[in-house]
Amino acid sequence: MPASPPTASKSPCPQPLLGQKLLDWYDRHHRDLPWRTTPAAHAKGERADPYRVWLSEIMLQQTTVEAVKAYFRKFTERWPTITELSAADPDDIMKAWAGLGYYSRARNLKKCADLVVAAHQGKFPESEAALKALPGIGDYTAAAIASIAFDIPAAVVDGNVERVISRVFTVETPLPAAKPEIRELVAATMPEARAGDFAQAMMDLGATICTPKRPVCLHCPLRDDCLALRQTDPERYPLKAPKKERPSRQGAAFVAQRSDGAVLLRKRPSSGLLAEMAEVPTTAWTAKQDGDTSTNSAPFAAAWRFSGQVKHVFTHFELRLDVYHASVPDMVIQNGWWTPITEIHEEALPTVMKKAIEAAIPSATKRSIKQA
DNA sequence: CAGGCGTGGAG
DNA sequence: TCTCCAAGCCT
Repeated sequence: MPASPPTASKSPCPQPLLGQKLLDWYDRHHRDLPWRTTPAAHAKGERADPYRVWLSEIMLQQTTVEAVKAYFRKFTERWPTITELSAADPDDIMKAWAGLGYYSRARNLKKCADLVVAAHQGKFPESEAALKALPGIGDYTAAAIASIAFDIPAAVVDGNVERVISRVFTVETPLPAAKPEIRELVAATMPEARAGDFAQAMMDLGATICTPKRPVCLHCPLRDDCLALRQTDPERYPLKAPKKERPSRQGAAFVAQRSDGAVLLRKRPSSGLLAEMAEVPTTAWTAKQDGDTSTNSAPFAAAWRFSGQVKHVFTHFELRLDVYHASVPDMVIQNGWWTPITEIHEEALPTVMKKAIEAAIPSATKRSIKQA
């Protein structure tokens, strides 16, 4: 009699059994999230609203579930359908997105909504390829919408899936080079039915059990199949290419305040960092270049007084801003506008700018103080 | 295809 | 304080 099946060899043909185990786990342990419909509802033939799936997936790109929840509620209450979103003022969309980061997502959101309304009669196209052709929708998001909204079998690969798969199959190739290999393994693991539930099950498993640090392998539905666990060190996976160090930049920000308290703002250029967002005047710092930290580059001469220093970390560099404040007379400003201090929180201000204003005018950006 | 592109929370 | 990172996309 031949010996039992080969042990820890890396199977070139993963068992679809894994997929079923994962679905069984998902039926009992899925997270309830505002943009989701339940497995039970799917079993009755109900699907999630593609608009809500799309909106949530865009917001969730490189962003935590907790951070997204409030924004998702705000957007769906204000713009319940893609038609209404398409009809919105782009500046209102930027204001509503302010604080969530990666602002090209918000600009593409509007472009995508316009395209779906104009070219697709307000309905999202029901294929991966057609979805991927839309602005802001890449490999991951196209597969996610296709599977979750339309139940199309698509290999959904995000950071969670990369982690789960690389552990279960001990993928030794470092990311991002391992992506194609991981995609193949996902495709081979996918069950034939319940594409959307499977995708969300993989992501839930990665988010709650197969976490980056201290995974809870004892509760994992795949613990008997996981090669990394068998090797005793799941945290070793996924292997990643070494990261580069983050450079440091500096500049100055100028908070000008009129006698009635209004603050001078202007709009950033339409491309590059924080494109089309609002800002207080600053020196010309960029991701690659420092700006002046003195008052030499102030927007106009005034009694600028140093308010303090603000530190902010972007993905690819960190910024230290010297913040100056001045009380100034009424004046007309080109390329800018005055915003009452009580309405400052409604502007499309990125977090770094809120920090700068806060340094110059304590409590200015705190919504709760405004009626005082 | 490597680099540009935000933010806030966890450890 | 510092490091890592969370459901990536675009050029």
